[in-house]
Amino acid sequence: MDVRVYLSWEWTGWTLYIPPGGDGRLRALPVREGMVEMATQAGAAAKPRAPLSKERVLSAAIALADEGGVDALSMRKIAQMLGVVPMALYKHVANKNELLDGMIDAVVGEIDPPAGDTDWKTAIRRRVLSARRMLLRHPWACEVVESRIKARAMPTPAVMEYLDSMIGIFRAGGFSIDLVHHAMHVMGSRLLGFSQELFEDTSDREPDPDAMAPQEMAARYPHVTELAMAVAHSQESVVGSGCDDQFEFEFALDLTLDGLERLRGTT
Amino acid sequence: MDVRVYLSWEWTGWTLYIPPGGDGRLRALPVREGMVEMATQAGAAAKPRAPLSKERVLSAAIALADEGGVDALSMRKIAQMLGVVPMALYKHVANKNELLDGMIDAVVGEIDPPAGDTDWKTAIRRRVLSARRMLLRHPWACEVVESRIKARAMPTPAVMEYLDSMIGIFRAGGFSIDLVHHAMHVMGSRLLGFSQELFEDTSDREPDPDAMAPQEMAARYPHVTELAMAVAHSQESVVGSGCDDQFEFEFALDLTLDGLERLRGTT
DNA sequence: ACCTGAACACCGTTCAAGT
DNA sequence: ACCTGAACACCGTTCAAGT
Repeated sequence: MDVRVYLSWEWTGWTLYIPPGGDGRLRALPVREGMVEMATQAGAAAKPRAPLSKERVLSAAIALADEGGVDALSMRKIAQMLGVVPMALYKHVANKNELLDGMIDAVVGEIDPPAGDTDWKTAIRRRVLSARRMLLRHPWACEVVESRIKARAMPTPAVMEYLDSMIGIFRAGGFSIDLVHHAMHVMGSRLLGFSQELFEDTSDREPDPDAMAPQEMAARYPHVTELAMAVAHSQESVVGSGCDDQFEFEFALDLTLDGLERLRGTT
Repeated sequence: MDVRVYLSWEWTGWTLYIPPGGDGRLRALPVREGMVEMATQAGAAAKPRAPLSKERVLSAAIALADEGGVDALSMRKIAQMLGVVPMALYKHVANKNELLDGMIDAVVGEIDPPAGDTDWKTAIRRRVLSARRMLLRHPWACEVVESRIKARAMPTPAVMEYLDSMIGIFRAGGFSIDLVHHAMHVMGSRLLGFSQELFEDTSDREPDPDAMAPQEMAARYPHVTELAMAVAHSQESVVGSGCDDQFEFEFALDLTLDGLERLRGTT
């Protein structure tokens, strides 16, 4: 059998053909939706695939990163998740960096819009805490944003919009343009809810077989040990152990905002 | 020629042999220093190779990262730099993570020791500014430390020592253990000189062909534009453009230290 | 006992060929 | 015009074989 039927997509939206060395079945290639196999015998149903789009690619990527972190994210795995060949993704994102930028844009877009009817301090505080809630949903976002900044990439539109409205809140609150500039530097990535820890909580981890013995720990790092014991003790009444990240974040945020308020008064 | 001479390393420190299909030259394998080729004819000098060590591996890795960033760092490139096969590195570091930890340890060790004869605020301030100078020499250190924290790795000994002495300075300055705990969270990775920017200076970059037109920029992001113009203007008298990173870092550091000092007074 | 080449299981991306 | 398989140039690491 050597029949081939080509119909131009411009007229029909489909290309129909019978592959040369195949099983002789008629296949149809819709213009926008990838290949669909159609049975030539009557009654056999077509099994169409959801069309790929930038949104589908991004949400698959975000789901993958939410689950396994940014290390588990690869073009090949995203493609596999979508039941598609890796190269198909490159129709919708130019490369992996553009994919990362798209992911950042999507999650920064989840941050609540600014509340219009409060003072600057409350407005900033609420917004930053909303950003932090977003970041807890998407723990990978922190390092992705940082890596993109380090690569000296232009901030994505959603980040630009976020920063613009934050600057606007400071300005409306009576901050001089110079002080707003300093304020943005002081708040830094905390604006996006980053908590910038130097320690991670280790209490929920498997006991490390070659970890240091407690008495050696106390001898080498007496002040760290004192602090760790105090934190552990103060948390004994509360459920779990380790310190309250949310409290520490708000403590640092408020210390910063209070400092800025004081500066505004004297400038 | 089918002569092979094997001498046990336990007695001589060397293994001598003539490879079967080779040029017939006698070779010597020293126990600790890798293979050295020795000429059999008199007068020809041996050409020994500097023995590999953890220090040599680490300094090659640091040099590579200083030059091309952490993305340019790979086990294979380090090996190439040292004139060695990649697998030879695994004698001195168990894997890449241990290599990264070793690199962190080495550069954190470059931070000046604490000054003993000043008040807590000056001592912390000097030390943090020394950490920042280290970080400017090794810009990759920031992201490597962060990635290791995110991987929930135990801080390396040099980092532990650094944190311990910082806590000690606060304690000696009259801070309660609880307030020290909060202070460490407030200062976060700024303790290591991280500046935590959300913007990178873009003034020295090639003009992006598909960048936004200035008027569109001003329309979409009015507050960002106002701030950018103000910064550019205030810097016109000074050499170069963009803002003074060092000033902004110290501004944020001092605002934080002042806030902590005030809290110490009332707690 | 030490060292190392080849191999394995990945990765992002290019490119020519298929339809 | 769209899609895709094979290939390229990497990567960290395992492992059996060489000496």
